[in-house]
Amino acid sequence: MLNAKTIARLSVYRRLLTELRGERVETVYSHQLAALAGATAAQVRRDVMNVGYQGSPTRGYAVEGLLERIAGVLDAPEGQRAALVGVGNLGRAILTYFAGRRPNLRIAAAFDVDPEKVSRVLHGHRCHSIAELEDVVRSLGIDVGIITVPAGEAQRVADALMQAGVRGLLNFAPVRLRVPPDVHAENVDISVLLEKVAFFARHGSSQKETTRWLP
Amino acid sequence: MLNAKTIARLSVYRRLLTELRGERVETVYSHQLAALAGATAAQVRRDVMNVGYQGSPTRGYAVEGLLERIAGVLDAPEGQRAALVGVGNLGRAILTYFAGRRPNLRIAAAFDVDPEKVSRVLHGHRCHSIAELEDVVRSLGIDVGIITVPAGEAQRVADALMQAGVRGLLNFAPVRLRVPPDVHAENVDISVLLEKVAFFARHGSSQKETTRWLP
DNA sequence: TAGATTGTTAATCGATTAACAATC
DNA sequence: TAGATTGTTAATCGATTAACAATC
Repeated sequence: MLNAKTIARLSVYRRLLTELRGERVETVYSHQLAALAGATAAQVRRDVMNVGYQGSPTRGYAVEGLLERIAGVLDAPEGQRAALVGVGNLGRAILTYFAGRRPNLRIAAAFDVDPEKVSRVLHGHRCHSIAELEDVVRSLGIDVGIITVPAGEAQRVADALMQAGVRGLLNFAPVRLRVPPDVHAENVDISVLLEKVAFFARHGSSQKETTRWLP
Repeated sequence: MLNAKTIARLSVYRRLLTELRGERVETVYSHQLAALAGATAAQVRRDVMNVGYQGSPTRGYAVEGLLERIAGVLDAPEGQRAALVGVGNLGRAILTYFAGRRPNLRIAAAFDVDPEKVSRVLHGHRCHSIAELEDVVRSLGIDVGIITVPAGEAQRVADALMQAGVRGLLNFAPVRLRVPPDVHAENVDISVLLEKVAFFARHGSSQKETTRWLP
């Protein structure tokens, strides 16, 4: 079953397999991939099964074939576009990070309220005014939104994005977004994460927490 | 039991309770806090029980009292210090975000390899050279590290931090850190998160994923 | 008192882990 | 063949959910 954890692992496998391909590695065993991804061999086997790929008991999995199969699951055939709202420090960091990285899923538009930023070109994309959000998002067929605005603006931005047809939100503002059941909201709260790390730094980490890559 | 999920929820409760206190709200019911935090009432009740606080069947929980109790669990009495390594776009964003926010857990030092940045003051803190890392981290008693360096450097930076006594790592580099069992590593992989959101934007999100605030 | 909420236990659910026959 | 790995089912584990007596 392709639940959120499985999808996250597939994304990690893809990056690892791409590296292996770069090193001219042609096949990989479940336990090798598991060690690299911080998963278990059984998880890798089940994940591979879930994407409908098959390995060989003697050779394991073909790197190229598995890569293609994972891409077939993760990627939209016609490509997918994201919008980033809030070109502050974090917004710029994310724009830079994704610049020219994955042609199949790219940040196609950036928005900000600051008149200083609007109409300037940032990391290869013009920064639009929030007022243009619905028009631009609709005309580019964007269905993913990245929210890097202050907490007080996040729900309004989310509403505007959903109004324009966005069905997936990656939210870095420390608020709980209210979204309808057909919209996926992924919340990343950096201060919560830091407090968690600080707590376990003091109290000792369970073996489990330290040996896993994915939550 | 105070596992990672519970700690994350406590951190969210604390922010919400602080807001409520600012609005002069004195008591709160489990279902109210649950709705704000995106948890269930039963989770809130169990979490409160786990931090050793008690409510009243008629008045619910006292905001001030519960806040104090949560702080008693999350905060180190003598305060706690973090180091940030890698003052790129993301590093600067995080420095700005935490500047003067929580005196009990603050970023006390920043490090970078770039001679341009070293010795300059960034967001109130001098940026040190990586060469000084062990000395500075030890002398300031830092036990939390935030890693915002490129993937290729992350393990080396993690090793240096652990060597200097750090026991908790918040890692934004897309690599799996190898850490001993007594070190807590929390990994945030922004491209994995974006691919996850993009996938569910196309395939429809399960009710579960959309109604929960914490993973 | 009546009624909603708390504290806490039992039932459910889902994911992880273990196990093993089938396979190359 | 011998042996390690795959595909897949059963057992385990842990967390969430449901339930309800105790409480104010």
